[in-house]
Amino acid sequence: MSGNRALQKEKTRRTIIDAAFRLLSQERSYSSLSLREVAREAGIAPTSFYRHFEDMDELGLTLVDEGGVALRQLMRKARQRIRDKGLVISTSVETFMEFIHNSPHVFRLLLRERSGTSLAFRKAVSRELQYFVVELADYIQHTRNYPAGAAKLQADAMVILVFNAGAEALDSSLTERKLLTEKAITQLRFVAKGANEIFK
Amino acid sequence: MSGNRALQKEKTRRTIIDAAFRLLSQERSYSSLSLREVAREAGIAPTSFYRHFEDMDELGLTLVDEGGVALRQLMRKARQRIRDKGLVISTSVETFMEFIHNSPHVFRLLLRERSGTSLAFRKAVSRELQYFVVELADYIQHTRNYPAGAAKLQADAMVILVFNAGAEALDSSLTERKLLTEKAITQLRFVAKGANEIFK
DNA sequence: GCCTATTGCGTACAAGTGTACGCTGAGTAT
DNA sequence: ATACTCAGCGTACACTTGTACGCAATAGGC
Repeated sequence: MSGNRALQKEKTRRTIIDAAFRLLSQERSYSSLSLREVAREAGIAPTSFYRHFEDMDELGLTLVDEGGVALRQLMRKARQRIRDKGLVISTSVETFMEFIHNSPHVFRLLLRERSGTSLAFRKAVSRELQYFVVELADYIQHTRNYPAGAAKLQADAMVILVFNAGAEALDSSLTERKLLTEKAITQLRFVAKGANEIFK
Repeated sequence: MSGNRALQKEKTRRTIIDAAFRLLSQERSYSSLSLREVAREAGIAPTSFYRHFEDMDELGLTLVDEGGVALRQLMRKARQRIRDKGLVISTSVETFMEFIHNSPHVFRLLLRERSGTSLAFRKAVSRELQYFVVELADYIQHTRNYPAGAAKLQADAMVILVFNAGAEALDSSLTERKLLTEKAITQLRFVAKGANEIFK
């Protein structure tokens, strides 16, 4: 069969990635994971790990990338919903909150590595966030006719506020999350309105 | 002499705390520090550590507390400056950026532990940030006659934005920091203006 | 059908970890 | 002067860690 070998390899690779994600939680950060621990959880020998990743760092970057993919999918979903029923701000925030609820470990990884010890990780996360900022800035610039700089500033503030609300929502119950969503929406309205006043 | 003994103990305690701060950096987070490492840096035997702290956790919380004290001093300084020359927003942001420049390790500790693995740490940092939010909300509420809720929301957004700008400033040069300061100031103005429009 | 490449395993080792335990010497109270 | 307290040390132990190395089995190319 064509690449039965490669196919099995890919499968094991996934097993490792999934194991790592499974180990991430409120009380376990990526940097606190050991290679042996991941191998154990994945059900392979420690030394087999090296057949798939050079390093724990390489695995980590892969996880961040996967997180990025999930985020971009989210973005697409949000655009879709906005097209369907308008309400840019509240739809965006709600979609984001949904994502955090569904994949808390992915979000937590991004959140932590954004201020982590590895420059490569920080850059990777920052790059993912920039996708949001740029896309949002574009949207603002074209629908509202803003100067590019002001649109970027506004988009940047919005992404930070939403991301932060997400961080708080991680630890909280459903009703608290609802409140945090409202809070973020209002704060984004402040920003939108204020930018509008100043750059009109 | 009265408490020569206790005095020496306090001195060693400080040595440990300082050693821990010294070990924190871009590439070393608190959770990656080992007890033995801190002891080594402090120039004491590993087991002597226990004469002063139960745990690395206990030391960590002490560091966070010290960070909090530094932050509150900063807040006082900012109030002072505002009394002297007005310009609430820009003065606040600039004072904050100064702090980050002068004690990057303190700020980095707070930044990281805010999303860290220990609930106690997260709560400790969050509590420190709340001081800012409450104080700022109070100020807004009384000088602008806002409803309490709106003032809190606004203050919250502002603190997040400034804190975030600080995080970005950690990695960057002096000229970049200047730009980030400008950015944060503009973003705070968005929030202030927007809140004003909406809650007028 | 044979040869080679490659995935996965087990063993092994040096290094680092947290912490229990008992000793010493000096400060302190009596 | 004597007895007590306690900060600091050294030793010791049981673990965990990353990774080097060689072997077994199996897939794929010839």
